Amino acid sequence: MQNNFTAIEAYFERFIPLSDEDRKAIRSSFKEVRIKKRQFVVQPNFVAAHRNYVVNGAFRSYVVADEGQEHTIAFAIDDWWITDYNSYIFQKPATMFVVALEDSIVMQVDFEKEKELKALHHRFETFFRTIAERGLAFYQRRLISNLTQTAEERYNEFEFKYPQISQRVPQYALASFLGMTTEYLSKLRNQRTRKK
Amino acid sequence: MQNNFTAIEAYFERFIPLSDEDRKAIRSSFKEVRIKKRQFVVQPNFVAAHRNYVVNGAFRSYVVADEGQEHTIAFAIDDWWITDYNSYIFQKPATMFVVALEDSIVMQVDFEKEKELKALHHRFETFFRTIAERGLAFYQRRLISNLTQTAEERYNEFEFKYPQISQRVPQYALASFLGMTTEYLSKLRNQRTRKK
DNA sequence: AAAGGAAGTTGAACTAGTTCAACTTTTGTA
DNA sequence: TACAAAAGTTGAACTAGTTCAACTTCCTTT
Repeated sequence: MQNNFTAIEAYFERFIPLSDEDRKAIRSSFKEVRIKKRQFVVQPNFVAAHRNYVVNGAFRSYVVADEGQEHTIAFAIDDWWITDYNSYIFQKPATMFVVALEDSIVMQVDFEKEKELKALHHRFETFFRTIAERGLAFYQRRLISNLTQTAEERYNEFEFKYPQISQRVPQYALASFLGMTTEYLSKLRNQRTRKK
Repeated sequence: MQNNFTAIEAYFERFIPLSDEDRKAIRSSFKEVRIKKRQFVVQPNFVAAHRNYVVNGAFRSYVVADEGQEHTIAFAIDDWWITDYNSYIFQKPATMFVVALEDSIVMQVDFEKEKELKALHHRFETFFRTIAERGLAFYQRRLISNLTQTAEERYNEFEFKYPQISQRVPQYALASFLGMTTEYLSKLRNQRTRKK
């Protein structure tokens, strides 16, 4: 309702000013959807239909490797975006699952509506350019920490940077996000609490 | 000269149409620069001044970890872009080196000129949005292969996808791009040639 | 054309992180 | 409120990939 559009409009306003007309365009492009825990918003082999802004709740995206292990690619909690970008941007079948970890409220825009927004006004193009650039920088940093750090360092960094997320997501999801097994993360955690 | 602007204009035209006026804007925003082998275009602690389009030649970007090991983040050969995006986009000090692996010709745009281009015309904003989105999708795929594959699988995939690059870059750079030691890559290579 | 350094190779010893298996705790649902 | 399933823990055996060291080959520079 009103409230949830306020949240996404505030998000847009971090990067671009919004006229009344712009707000109207946003309200007609995005729709509010309630997603139950364990419900999927993206599934492999289907084109990712939406870009999802999480008003509140929590999601994770993951891929399933040949031998069946899950690898978490991203988390998204309040005020973050999530989708399978490779699928959404190119409108090709997804390779990821995106699932709700809690009952959540998201604002969804689909590819066509987004395209219309971008075409409608230079400012909207600027907005999507900005979030894409920030996403790119984010993934580049993430790759660096995967290449340069040990499992323990990655865990410590994550705890330090995202304490809210660390509390809120299941441990198996966090382990696979950090590129280690659940068993190993469990050992790291318990080593550490003992040291204190 | 003429030729090198033709290359970058052709690149723009993959994504947006260009008017004569647009071409003029590109010509006044980008400058052609010759970079000698081993010369740096980005260095840690300095803000990455440019986004570089490689007309011909080869570059790599890398970070140096605490213990001094180098980790290659990206390669760029003919018709690719390279910079430290986190530094360039946010105009913050770089953490990466970007160095020429061969004598190269690049077209450089700086942050302010790029900003003017984006402001000048909706189409330019669309262009930069498009390449940022593609970069994002690219890094997301790269992260997936780092999380899900073994060293050997990453090597095989790289050889298959980028045979030109594999031939052209030194082995220590490739090894660190793929997240393994030079020694291990050497062993993988020689195991394989023996099998044939 | 020679020399010195950088890049690549090989093998042996090692280790960070995995796998497997058995167990305990927590969570969801009837 | 109870019980089955999912999540997390712990230890022991293992392995993919690293480290170290000694050697060879290939480039640069003079």
